[in-house]
Amino acid sequence: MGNFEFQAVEAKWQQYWKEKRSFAIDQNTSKPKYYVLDMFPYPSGAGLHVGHPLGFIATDIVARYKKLAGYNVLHPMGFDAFGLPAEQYAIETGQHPAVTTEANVRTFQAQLGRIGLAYDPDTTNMRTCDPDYYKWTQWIFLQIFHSWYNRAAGKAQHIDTLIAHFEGNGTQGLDAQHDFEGSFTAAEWQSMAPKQQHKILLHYRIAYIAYTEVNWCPALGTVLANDEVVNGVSERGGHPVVRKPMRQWAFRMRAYADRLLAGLDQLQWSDSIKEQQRNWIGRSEGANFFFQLEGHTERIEVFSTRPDTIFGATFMVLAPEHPLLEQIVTADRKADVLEYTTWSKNRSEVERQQEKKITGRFTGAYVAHPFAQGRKIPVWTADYVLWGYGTGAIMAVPAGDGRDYAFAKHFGLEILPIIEGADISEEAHESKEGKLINSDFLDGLDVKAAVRRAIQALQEKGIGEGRVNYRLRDPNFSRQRYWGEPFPIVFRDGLPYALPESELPVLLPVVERYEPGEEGEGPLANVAEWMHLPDGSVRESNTMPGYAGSSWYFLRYFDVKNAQAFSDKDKEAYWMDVDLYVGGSEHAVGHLLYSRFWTKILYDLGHITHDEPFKKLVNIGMIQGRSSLMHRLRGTNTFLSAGLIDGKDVDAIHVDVNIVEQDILDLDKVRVTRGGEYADAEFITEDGVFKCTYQVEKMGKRYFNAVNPTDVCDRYGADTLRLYEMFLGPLEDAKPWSTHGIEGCFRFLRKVWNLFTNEDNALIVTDAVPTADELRNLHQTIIKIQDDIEALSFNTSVAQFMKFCNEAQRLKTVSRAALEPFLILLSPFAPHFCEELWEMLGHKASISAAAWPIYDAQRVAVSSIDYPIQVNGKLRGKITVAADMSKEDVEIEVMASPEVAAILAGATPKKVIVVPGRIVNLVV
RNA sequence: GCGGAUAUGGCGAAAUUGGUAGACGCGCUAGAUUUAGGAUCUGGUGCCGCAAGGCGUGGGGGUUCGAGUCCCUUUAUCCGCACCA
Repeated sequence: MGNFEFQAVEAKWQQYWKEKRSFAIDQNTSKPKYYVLDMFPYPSGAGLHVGHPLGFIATDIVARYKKLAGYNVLHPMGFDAFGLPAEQYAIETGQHPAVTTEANVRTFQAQLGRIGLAYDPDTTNMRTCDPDYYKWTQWIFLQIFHSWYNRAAGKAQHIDTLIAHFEGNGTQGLDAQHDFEGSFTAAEWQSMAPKQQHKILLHYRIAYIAYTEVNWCPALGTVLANDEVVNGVSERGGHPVVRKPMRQWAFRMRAYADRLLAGLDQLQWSDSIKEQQRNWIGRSEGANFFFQLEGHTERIEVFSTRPDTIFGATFMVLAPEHPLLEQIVTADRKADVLEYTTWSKNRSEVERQQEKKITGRFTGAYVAHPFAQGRKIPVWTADYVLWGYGTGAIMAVPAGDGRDYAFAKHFGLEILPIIEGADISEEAHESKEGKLINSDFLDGLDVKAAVRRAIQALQEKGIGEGRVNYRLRDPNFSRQRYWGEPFPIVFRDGLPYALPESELPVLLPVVERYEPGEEGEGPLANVAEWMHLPDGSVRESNTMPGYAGSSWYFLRYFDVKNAQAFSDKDKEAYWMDVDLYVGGSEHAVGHLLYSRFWTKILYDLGHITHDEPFKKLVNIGMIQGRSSLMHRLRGTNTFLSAGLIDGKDVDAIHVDVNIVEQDILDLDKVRVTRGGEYADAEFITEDGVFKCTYQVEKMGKRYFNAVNPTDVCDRYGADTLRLYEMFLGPLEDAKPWSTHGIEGCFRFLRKVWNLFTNEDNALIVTDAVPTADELRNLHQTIIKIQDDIEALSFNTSVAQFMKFCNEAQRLKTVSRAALEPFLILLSPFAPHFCEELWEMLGHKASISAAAWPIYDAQRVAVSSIDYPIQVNGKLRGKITVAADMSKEDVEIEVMASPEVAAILAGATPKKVIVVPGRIVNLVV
């Protein structure tokens, strides 16, 4: 029996690929391109565990396959290197984040290197924290700063076009995304001081400064984006988050809401991710309209998706932050309402989430119903109405909305039925079915028609119009942290100015300490010599958030060394968009939405030619850890094997899975782990061994269940690891890591080896002409593997390889013509192994330069085959047909077997159903 | 509450999209061989049954000659969003 020395072979070929630059991209654009990308990793201190490579291996297989199939393939891998954990670590240890990040990157590279991933070598050193890289992150920020969103044109444009508009027309005829209140003429604009003009422009720039209530996390000393806050606590660390007004950079992403929504339809993404983005954008159609306050000149503007229910409105609710409150509240209620609004504003997100009790106050004010003469509607304030959505005020229709209903019940307010036959004695009727009643001119209409009619009536009366609202908020783009990109911005007289592009990159200064500055400012605020420029201007002390560098990195990979631009436009036109993007679903709304947003801006501004970055997206399921638990008798230092704990009072303790095999704990090793914590413990065994129980949970350091891919490579080799990770199950499913079955993949490789070689590792392959059966085996495999890779169904590919191998063994295949193409098919999955055999077969060039075998359907066809015969759908035996039923127009004679004949009993079948290549069914 | 998904042997999972359910692997099992080991090879392995045969894709109903696949209904689990008017 031959032997495959995987350790030596793998090292050999990894070295070979590196030296020959086998997977460097080819800028020859005459070939069709294929861009396959992984979400680049954040190099954490824990290193990779076996869950990480899942997606990397999948893209590697696709990349190698596409190369064999004749594509010009780009398969890069850089690092998302700015971020919070490195900075937290720096605060704790004083080590500079650049140092730890560099060390972590090297660990990752070593681990990835072992797996034999075919990356373009120039990209593997790309890091978002490298000045050559973040120079362009800053540059892109400047482009965004220098632009405004022209709604009339439906795109972002350079700020100069806005200035031109102001010079010619003032604010007249402008349809822009902005937060400027007021208007001016061209003459007024021209007479303004530059500073005043600059100030106004700030209200139009897509990157703008806002003093907004933000998610402030005192423990982390920073502000977090909405998607970094989970259930009122920080996603990282789980610290409480409160609301605090702060000077922040933000983007007018809301301008892109419709395009971000519409763009989804063109993308081959999973329904779940598309749906998550749709929900996040939260488009809803309805109407904005006004209610006239009694005894005031002001009106209350509300947004409603159900303007048809206007006759069911029995009270109004303003958000506690609503500015009108102060004016309208009656004297006798003033103190009460003020107390309420103060209380509610100070409530943290956590409190709001946790105790959803119904609270609110009556303001004493009333509005007039616009259509029902003489109807007065009381105005309340309550915190179930959010200031940040719609107009911050609603008309409450308890009959049609559950929250309004609960509020009305709680405070004893009127509930007016408006849908015919709806039972509203217990709950609101929220369905959009039914006909309107008690609604004047809407009576008898169904909901859809009534909505249209109501909007029409509001418009005719001049008090409202149809309106689309979005849940999407403008994302915050500031962090009060050190380890991120500095802004290319300085302040003069309190106003922000862009630095010229010639001054990029704005380098991150080296600091000694990482504690926040005063008032929650970032650590950079403490670096006086950096903050203050000779001309008296002051730098921005914030840095950019983690998603800055990752929002455009896919545009850099095909031109990583470009010092003139973030990437060459011709190269971009050729390589973009990403044909296949693979990564975890945790980025469903964060990274994936920001990347789309940046791409659209760069597209609008003419810097790139694609306005969607990722054509096809596949979400890999998380590989979960299989934690091992040992059980300690409570209050003692005695541990019991799993079979002995029944009925005992025990504590389950995580134990490192690396010293447990098949749930059996290695007692010698456990005594020396964790600094000898268990050195003196007593372990009670059963049947001579100590058994652990297990549970499935997230893989990570803290559960002692992380498995290092390098350890697996040491033991089984990279090719086995690759095959096994793919064999584990569908890519997109979450699955626990278990090594049950890895032996099977290992054995499979050895079996393949033995197809080619004898006991002395000598080739036994001959030039014999392959038989029809051997060719059928091969061609069935070609088509299956091809289809599987296109569908990313790698688990079934591995199964097919094994099947081929079993069949070849059975057929005693030794023919080179049958075995060599198989090796090419296998090579994307087990590249080192296949390279080695390929070389042994006498090939001079790498197998990665071979051509994918061509499938020949003729080889799979058969001349005679048994078909099952069914009567009324029940299997009743077999018939042999001496013709290929997979072809059309084949006359077949059905020879009824005795049992079939007995069932038919002389009757002629009413119908004979022949499914080509499948089955014959007689219907009697 | 809303949205997305999933449910198939002892286990991980297949099923050409309506056509012989359980490919492939693990495990188990019988045998062969061996320098007797957790190695290798061969056969068996959905369940019940000695067998013929029957039953089987979370539960219930339906369409069809034929349903894991389509429709209705119900249950369970996972994920995402969550006072969004």
